[in-house]
Amino acid sequence: MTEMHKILDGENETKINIFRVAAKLFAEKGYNGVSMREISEMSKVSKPTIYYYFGSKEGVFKELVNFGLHYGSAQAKQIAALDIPVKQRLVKIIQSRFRISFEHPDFSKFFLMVFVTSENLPFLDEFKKQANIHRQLLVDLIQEGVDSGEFGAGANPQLASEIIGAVMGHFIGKQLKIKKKFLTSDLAEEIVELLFKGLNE
Amino acid sequence: MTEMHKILDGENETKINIFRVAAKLFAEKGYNGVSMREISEMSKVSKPTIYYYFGSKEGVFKELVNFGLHYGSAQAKQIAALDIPVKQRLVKIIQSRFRISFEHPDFSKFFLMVFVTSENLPFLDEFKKQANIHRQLLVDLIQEGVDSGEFGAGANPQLASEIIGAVMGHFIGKQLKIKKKFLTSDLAEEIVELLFKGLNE
DNA sequence: TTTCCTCTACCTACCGGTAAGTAATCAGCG
DNA sequence: CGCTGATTACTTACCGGTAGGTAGAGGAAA
Repeated sequence: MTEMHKILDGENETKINIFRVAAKLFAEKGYNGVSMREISEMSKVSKPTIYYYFGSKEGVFKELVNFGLHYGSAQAKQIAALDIPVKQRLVKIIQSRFRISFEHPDFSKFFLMVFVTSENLPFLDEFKKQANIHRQLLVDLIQEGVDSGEFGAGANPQLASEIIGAVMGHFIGKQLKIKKKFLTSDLAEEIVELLFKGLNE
Repeated sequence: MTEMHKILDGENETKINIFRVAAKLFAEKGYNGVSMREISEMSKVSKPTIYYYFGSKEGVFKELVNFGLHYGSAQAKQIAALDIPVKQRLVKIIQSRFRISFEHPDFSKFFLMVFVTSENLPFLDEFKKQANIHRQLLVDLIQEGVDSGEFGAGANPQLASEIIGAVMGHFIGKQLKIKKKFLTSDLAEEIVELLFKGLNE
């Protein structure tokens, strides 16, 4: 049983299957690009079965979002609390994200899509709030590095965290588009290294 | 007459209006989230008028993409050819992008959406090819900086250009979501400065 | 017998796209 | 100059098809 199944445990097998299929389809074609008929055909159940479990198309989508919110934030929080240099924690957080995107490409792709198009969907306010809380985690982490003297005093935590977030998102997005694996632990280190040292060195 | 109108010159006023409305709607809701009825109502023409000018929904979208490709690449190429330090050219390219996104938010939003969306539309292969050519411009620029000794020899041009591209996209996307202007020329400098010096300083 | 799950059959609203027609402009000819 | 036939720039009315969603029946398990 995968880690993901643990979270989804207690749920009906049919429901989990619909869940996975929907994640994949939404990730590929966006919310409006996917029809309930499509989901039902690919999960080999009838349309009303999906309505029985999720209530509506929006319901399927929201449940997927909540799952991702729950699944993704736990690990980052854990790493942020470790007693190692901030820089190493940053590397670990990025590595963790890279790993998740490799182990669950469909869900990751879905979630990245939600991130990127969140303004388009009118029912994602709760998601936006959660995403901001999660972003703040990075800001606090870098602030900690500045306060402790690990980073230069001139570093702007707000700006730096946005840059790290953007870069992380970019590489995960790139990985999810191609087949060949390039998102290694080493790359995570290289990225952090480059952001620390800058292009000058 | 704006710069944009110059490019669209020779085109009928009605067509330009449909063009603008479509850009805004597509940017807000994605390709599949917008209907031809919606475009026609907002541009105050009948639906067949849109078909008269663009042939199909896909036609509207593609023409928008081609316009953006043409409009966006010209300035970057010009800047890349200037006889000033690479770092300054990078700043200028980012500033130029910031300015475009400020002057034409609807078109920029549309274009960013096309770049970033995972609503992966089956008719955008040509666009992807063009986008890659454009990406290469940044790689070459940084390579030039490494060759001339302006950047450290250890800098990885491929990685660095991806990071710069990702960060640029992130900030433009952020600006387009909020009303208050924060995408200044100074911020462009600050970003490049941070990427050069790194968090260490 | 009730509860849970899943189905077939169907709804209304809207989709992208088109057929057919028309008002206005314009070029060329007598 | 006035007439004519073509062209441009649109319109109304409609098409077949598909969207999200539902009513209600059937079957299995308890």
